[in-house]
Amino acid sequence: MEERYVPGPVEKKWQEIWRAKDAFKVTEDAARPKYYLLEMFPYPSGRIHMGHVRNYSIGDVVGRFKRMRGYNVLHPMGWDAFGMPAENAAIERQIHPAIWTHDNIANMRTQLKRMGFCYDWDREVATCTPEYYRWEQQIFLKMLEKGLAYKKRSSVNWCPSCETVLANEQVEDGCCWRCHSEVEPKELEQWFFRITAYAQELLDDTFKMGGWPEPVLIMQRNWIGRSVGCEIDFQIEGSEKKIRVFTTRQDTLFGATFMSLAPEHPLAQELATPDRAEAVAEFIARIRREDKIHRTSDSQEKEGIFTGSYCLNPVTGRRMPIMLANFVVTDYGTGAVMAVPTHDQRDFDFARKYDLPMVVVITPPGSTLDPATMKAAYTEPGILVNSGEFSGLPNEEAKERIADWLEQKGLGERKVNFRLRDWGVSRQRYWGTPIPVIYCEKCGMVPVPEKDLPVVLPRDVAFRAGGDNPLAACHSFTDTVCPVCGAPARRETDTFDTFVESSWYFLRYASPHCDKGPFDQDAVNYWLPVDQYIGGVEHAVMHLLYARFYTKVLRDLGLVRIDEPFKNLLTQGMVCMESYKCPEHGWLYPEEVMDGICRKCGQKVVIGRKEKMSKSKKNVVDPDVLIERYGADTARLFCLFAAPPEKDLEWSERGVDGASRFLARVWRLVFENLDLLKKANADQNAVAARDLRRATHQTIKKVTEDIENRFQFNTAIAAIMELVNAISALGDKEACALALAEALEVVIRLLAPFVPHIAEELWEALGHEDGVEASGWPAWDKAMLAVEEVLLVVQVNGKVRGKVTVATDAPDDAVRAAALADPNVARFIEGKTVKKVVIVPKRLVNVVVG
RNA sequence: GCGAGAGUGGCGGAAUUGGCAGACGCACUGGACUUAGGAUCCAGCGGGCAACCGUAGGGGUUCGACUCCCCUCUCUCGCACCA
Repeated sequence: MEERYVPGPVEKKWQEIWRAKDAFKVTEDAARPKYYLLEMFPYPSGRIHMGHVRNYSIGDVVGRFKRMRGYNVLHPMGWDAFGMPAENAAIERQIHPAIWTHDNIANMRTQLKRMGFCYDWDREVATCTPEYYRWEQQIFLKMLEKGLAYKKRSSVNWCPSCETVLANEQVEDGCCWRCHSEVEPKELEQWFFRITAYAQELLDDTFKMGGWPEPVLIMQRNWIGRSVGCEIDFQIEGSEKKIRVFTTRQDTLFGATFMSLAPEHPLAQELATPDRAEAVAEFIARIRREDKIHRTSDSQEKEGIFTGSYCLNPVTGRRMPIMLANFVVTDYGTGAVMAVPTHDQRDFDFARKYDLPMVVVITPPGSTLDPATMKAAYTEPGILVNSGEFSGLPNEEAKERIADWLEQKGLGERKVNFRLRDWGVSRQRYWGTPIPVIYCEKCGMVPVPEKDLPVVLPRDVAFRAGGDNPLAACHSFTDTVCPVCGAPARRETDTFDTFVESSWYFLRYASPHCDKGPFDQDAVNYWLPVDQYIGGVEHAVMHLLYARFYTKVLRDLGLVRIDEPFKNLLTQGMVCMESYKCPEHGWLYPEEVMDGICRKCGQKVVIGRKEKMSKSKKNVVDPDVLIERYGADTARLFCLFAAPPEKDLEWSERGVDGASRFLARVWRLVFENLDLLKKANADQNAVAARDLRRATHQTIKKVTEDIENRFQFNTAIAAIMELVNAISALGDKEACALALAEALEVVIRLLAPFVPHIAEELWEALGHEDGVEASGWPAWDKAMLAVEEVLLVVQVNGKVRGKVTVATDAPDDAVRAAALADPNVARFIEGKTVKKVVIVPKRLVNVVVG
């Protein structure tokens, strides 16, 4: 084994030892500081991909590092096991989703174990098991009781291909986030979670979450979208009815010259005068049909129709034509907008198109505006004009004054609106958590009593392509009795959005086998919050917002004591790779391309930009192949070294070779010097030994700080490589064998979190019995860092002209004299006056001459 | 359109507080060893003969700028008629 580094047997050996020792099993221990480390759990698609390898390698460094530093580290793994692909597999391949899922889990578990990650596998959780989802059902019942879960009929995002509802967060460019079919509107009775009740707190807390990346917090804030303004009533002419609008620009009220309603507004049809009724009905029908897909695309032309009716501006008395407009959305604010074309670009475009009146009510300071010549709405701050008693006020001040005035007169009131909508959680799918309610003809909707949980997903259902939810056709499931009156009743057949499972799994890991509730209080109180969460930035809004919401709900239910689930968040970048496309053969695997030419037809291939690995573009690397060829340690090292964690990682076969070569080099370095190391007892060459020891301790410091403070694994590894280079470069190794032994042991210990298998093997080869992890994290000796002399850069007018070595504690005068005495420096200052000499201690001297 | 981030050798990336730009690795070049090399070792490696010039481009602050400020360009991501 010694001659050559062969990773396979080494890795197998240590994985077996870890398994036999239960090396990563943890329990609560009040005596030690706890550290809860979590990586986002995978969907069991069948095979792990490079994104997983990267995500979990990053996590594993942190986990092993913290363990070596003495923390009690909870590092669990599990499966986000409900979801569509399982059901599709059932339809396409006649495999039951449960079997498909469990097979995939078994396969992926083996793959993860082959990577040597330090998980406590005893805590493994799969969300598709009744042991897991029964508690999800229980939490739901509590939410229902509190009014945090409710049912309402609403227009939902319907994916015709997946035949299910999508949350707003799951619609991308008007298309399904999974299958990319165009999403359609559909009216359905749906379950919702009242996340809006927590909008303010979810927003406020983003300002306290210092351990999260700012871009993620900003995305969440934008998604929550708080805006402050007023609701104002507009009297409809010739009617008792009023139209209520929401505006953030009440300062422009005097400039409101028409009204825009969403086509779905309840009064839309009613307001149409008889002569226009038909045209209005047609317009409403047409816009409704288009709905979200087209209406929200940026190219969409503003379009509207006059209803024939008018309302009155409450402050000016002006008759305002009431229009229906395609750009007004129904589910934000009141679905009605007061239009101020001079100070809102949408209203401006609309008014120009339909020749509607414009009045300027805000002017730029020291200037005027003319509606006839304006090219665009003026939306900057300015001074109010044509605004009665408010004319002359700066508009920000006018916002407050007009709001006060409206409230006094009873014409309107201040109002805060959020862009965030309630979370639609109903899915018309089989492979998900059944929603535990029952419908009775007499009693209506009845929650399943807690004692009857779990509502188990039935096994025997029929899957067919294009069919409805198979659950709905499964009578053994749907047919039940009412828990209240005992009459025949029907079960809810909707299941939960899979994001519900991932909204609380991090709590379940604290006590994964707890059968008294979703989790054991003491365990949760000990482990939570998660100290470090690691995952892809694609979850910046959906999962991370839902999990925050759930935590707050559970807190208010008295089940947890924390306000926020994840103290620190690291969002790692994608793994990407070039893609190749042949004009004739489409996407090609890299091996099908030679020198930019398609091997099949000899045509030139188009080399795609580096993008996320995907099967469809054939730019994928199978982790199994990587492990087989190079070993898990090399795979880990490559992922950690090639880029900092939050950046995209570009796949490079050469880079993997480099990582592999480095490990082989360390291996050789240890075995070549084994005899020397074992008998080392004194250093003859004090200077060389001292230099090596300094480098060793500097490296410990650098690597520790890079991991602990910055998560900069790439530079930490680079520092270890430098130390290895320094060791290799040693002339007479025998003359400083003690220092060499120290340096090599440090290299191995510093490498342990990154490449644990080879580190253990080398540590053992050096004669240690307890394992490298048990040796703890090395500490650096401050005294070893001290230097007697420093090399100073000497600049003349900011340009490097020389270098001088001075004593570390040399006074400024001596430094200055030494700098000026340098022959090359002297040449550049000859014949000039030295105006100033800037001395930066231990770094440089800058001589300013004129 | 709005919001955020980024732009450094042939490539991935360093430069932590404004202080030697290019650490570390890859690729490449030359050499050694060798039956052989996709192994290993040694040397070189931003541009330029040089003075010098170089961190997307232009200005500024400073003794000194990849780093701070202003403008412009390009790219990536998020939101996208939210009134």
